[in-house]
Amino acid sequence: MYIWMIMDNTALILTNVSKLIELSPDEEAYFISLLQSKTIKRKDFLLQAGDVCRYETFVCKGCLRNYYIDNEGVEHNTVFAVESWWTGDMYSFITQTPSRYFIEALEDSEVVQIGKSSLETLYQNVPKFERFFRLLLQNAYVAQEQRIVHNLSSNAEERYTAFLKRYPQLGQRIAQKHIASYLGITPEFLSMLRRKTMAK
Amino acid sequence: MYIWMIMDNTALILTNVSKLIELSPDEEAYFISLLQSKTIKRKDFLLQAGDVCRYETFVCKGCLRNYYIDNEGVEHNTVFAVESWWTGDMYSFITQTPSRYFIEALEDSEVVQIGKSSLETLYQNVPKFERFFRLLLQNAYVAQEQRIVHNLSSNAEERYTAFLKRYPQLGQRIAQKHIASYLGITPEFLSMLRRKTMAK
DNA sequence: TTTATTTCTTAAACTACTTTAATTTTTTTG
DNA sequence: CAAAAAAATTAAAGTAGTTTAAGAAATAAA
Repeated sequence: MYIWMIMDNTALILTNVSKLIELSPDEEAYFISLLQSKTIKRKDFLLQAGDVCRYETFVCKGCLRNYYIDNEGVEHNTVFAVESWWTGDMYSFITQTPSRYFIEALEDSEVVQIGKSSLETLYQNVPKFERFFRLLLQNAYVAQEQRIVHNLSSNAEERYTAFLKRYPQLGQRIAQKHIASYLGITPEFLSMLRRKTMAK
Repeated sequence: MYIWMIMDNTALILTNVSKLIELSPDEEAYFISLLQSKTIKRKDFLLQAGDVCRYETFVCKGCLRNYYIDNEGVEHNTVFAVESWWTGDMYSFITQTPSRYFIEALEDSEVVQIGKSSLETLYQNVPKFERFFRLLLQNAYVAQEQRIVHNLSSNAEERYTAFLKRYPQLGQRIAQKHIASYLGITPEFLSMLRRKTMAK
């Protein structure tokens, strides 16, 4: 049973990687050998502000949120991650400096992780992975850019609709207060928007 | 005279590059040989939506803005670039797909550019430049992340103050309507904020 | 240097969103 | 399964930011 779960998770990450680069069976095996599995219970943290982000993390099962706490002590969700998404604090990971973010499991979750030094080794032995992680960074960059752009030109209702359209899975799965925080509005206002759009 | 201008601009870009990677005189010369100089008059475009971004561009003199036009036909400034800053549409450049952005000179400007294929050649001959451009991407990513985070937790006045603090040069140099667009507010409201903060 | 054009300012009326607070519903825990 | 805790809803009053419109100031063009 335990073995089966591990198999599942590695199959999942290999499928994900193979969307961007092609690997031989040997390379796959080598990559897998560098990964560490981890389970995180709901409300536990994968990362806390002040800690250095030591892993890039692939979510096999569950759901997590990245957030930071502003000067007034208010939490702001920056991004969510569910099955087959990567998470972490890329800047903290790359520079190995303390993060300003928290990553909290919203559900009991299973992840696989690759540490900084394992990744460096991987780059040297299978240079294709340089490309893979550069592509991850590029994709993250473009997603951020689109978010900034969309935030500049849309009101809360449009942003909520776009969120549901882009992440249909998340609408049902994540507490509304977390979605509101991600959208930059209050839960009360989101509730009102929902009632309004339901009526239509 | 012409020669002198070229010398100036290449010295500027080499200083910039050497902040992130160290180059031998030979490597410097080779890098310079791949660059193309260009002058752009005020109100002219370095890039237009629909075009593929064929160059990474380093600004030697002048000032440019990146913007996009939303569905209602409204322009939104996404970023500015002045002396020693890089500009372009990174995603369009990397994927060689059409851009959704315009890059317009706000002043008569001088830039140096490196084309996609020259950059690939450069990567092969001087791999250090892979690192350089990865760092550029990372820095751009982090800047975007901070902007998203800041936008979530600050009102217009705080965003304006932070903008002036972070880019003191730009406050005087760029039309207020462009700063307002970057901040996501109307020029009228920015004008009101300025009067309010001047009074203090 | 004058004219034309663009940008900035001001102010009043308006709208999107927040705040506060009370109530209901859902989820979690013992 | 009951009690406790957390999340969602509703509504009223308040505030941050927009819209519209007109005049003043600055900049560009002739």
